[in-house]
Amino acid sequence: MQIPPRLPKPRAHRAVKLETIMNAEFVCEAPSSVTSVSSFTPMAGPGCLPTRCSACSLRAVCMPTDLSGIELRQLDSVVLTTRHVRRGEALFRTHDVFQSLYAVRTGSFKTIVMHRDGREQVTGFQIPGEPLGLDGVCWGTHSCEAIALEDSTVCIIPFAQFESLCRDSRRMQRHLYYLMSSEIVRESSLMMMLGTMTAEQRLASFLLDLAARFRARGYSGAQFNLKMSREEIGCYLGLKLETVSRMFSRFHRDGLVEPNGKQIHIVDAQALARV
Amino acid sequence: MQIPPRLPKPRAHRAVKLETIMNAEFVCEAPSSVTSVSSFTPMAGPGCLPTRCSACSLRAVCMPTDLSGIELRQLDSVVLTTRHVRRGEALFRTHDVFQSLYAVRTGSFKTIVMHRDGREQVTGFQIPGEPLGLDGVCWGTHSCEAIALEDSTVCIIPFAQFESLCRDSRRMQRHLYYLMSSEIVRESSLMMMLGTMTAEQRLASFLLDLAARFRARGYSGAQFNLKMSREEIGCYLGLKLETVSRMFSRFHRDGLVEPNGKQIHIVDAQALARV
DNA sequence: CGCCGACTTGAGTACAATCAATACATGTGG
DNA sequence: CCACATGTATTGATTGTACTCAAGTCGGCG
Repeated sequence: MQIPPRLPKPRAHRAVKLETIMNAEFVCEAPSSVTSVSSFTPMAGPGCLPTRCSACSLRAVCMPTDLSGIELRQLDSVVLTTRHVRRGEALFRTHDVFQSLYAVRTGSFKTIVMHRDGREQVTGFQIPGEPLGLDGVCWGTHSCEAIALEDSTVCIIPFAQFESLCRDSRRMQRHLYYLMSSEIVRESSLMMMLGTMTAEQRLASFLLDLAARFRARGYSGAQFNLKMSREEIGCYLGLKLETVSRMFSRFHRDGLVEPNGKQIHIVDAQALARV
Repeated sequence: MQIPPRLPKPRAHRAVKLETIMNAEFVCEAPSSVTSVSSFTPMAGPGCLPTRCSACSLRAVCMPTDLSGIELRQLDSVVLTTRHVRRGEALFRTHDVFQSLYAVRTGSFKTIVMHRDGREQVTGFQIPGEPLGLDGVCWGTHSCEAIALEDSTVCIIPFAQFESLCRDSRRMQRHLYYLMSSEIVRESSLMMMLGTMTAEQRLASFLLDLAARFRARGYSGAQFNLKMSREEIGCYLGLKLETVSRMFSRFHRDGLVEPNGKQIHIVDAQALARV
């Protein structure tokens, strides 16, 4: 196992972990040998978070691409605010009243469902541009909770207003259908994974899925760092953390992946897909 | 193991298996000791299938309860046709063009997602009043296939027309959101099951879920017959059919359930929930 | 009656879980 | 700056659950 390259410590107002250095806020300072892709900011500079969708570089990821000027202005008038969520804190919890949908702007989240006896299942990891909160529409309260994996920002989309926007705009309407249906399809393929795959196959398809999502955002799918722990990956894949770790070691031994802790380099994606 | 009571054989145009006799089409002929609940018909007599939602006794299950007269008439003008699907046949297949949503009217279905290598995962079983096809909204083609577990009927809800109805009616709109979100929540809890539960717990929660759904339709949740095979249950629960069978035997031995093949009698629901 | 498919049951096996020890990274306080 | 504490990750040894393979039963049907 190689030691990840040491980075110059940026001047910051509080203690900065290596993990934080890897964040996109500092990506311009990072040496070119390390491509940080698991955190993003839609605009160039740190702290610069426009609340207008019309000016957001992530719009193509989370909204329809063919919106008219009118629709964009309407959208701007609905999505007025963002919210910061610190690492480990909840954006919403189970049984919280559902009021808004959210779109991840920077950072990342996990969503978990809890059983009364304490067992928990991670149902997804969300990266920038991905929606959160669609589960709440059903009962008016959330049926899962969303926890930030790192200091993160979300756009708040008040559902009542978004709903009436959708009544005016067929494209927005379609998009909301699309988002919900995508979530249904995503969960189906997860069920397939949990129901039919071996530990090795689960981890492989997890890594390939993440890689594809990063690539879709214009980042390398071959190199990224995970914001979630082995245990969280395990909870997602229906495995124990030791098993996840063993599978990483196996992939390393077989030359498919170079894992340096949370820093992942996919060496042979084809072979990973064949597992 | 008791033998299920023999029923008088109804005159029918083709060979009728015991299973078919248990169907609701003949429920009026069945002795009162057997309550058949896993098949339904919304109206009293066989063959009598009104195409109008306004006259359908299942409306309360699959549509909002507070529709106005106007909305009901609009709904009637959209949901004009039903379709019969024979046991084992597909209502739609993966990659079929998505045109309609469906609501199960009589009989039952399973939905499955297939992996290229042949592995398949059952993602759900649908009984009367339950929707089918919500997965298709996302890509315009279906991402799973729906197979009839017995001779069945569905109401066809052409999506384009339903969509425009939803634009006129806020209640219908909300209901479509509700249906999609419910599916998301349902799948989340399935993921929890697949990810964290033992074989015994999975079968227990499967039986209790079915029971609850039957009860919600006004039927006994304690006694019903399964239309799916042990293998199909296994595909749903992420288990092999032998394991499903063993768990049924264990429940029988422990006095929780009396399984007579496909005929299920839940003896101790509390204990089943504690498993 | 005999065949066939669905189901049950048993014996042996394999994969992932558990238990346990150690290594490593991160953050704290001396 | 280093020693130490804490949480995270890796690795090994052992166990247990569910899978595989196989035999046998049951019920339906030609």
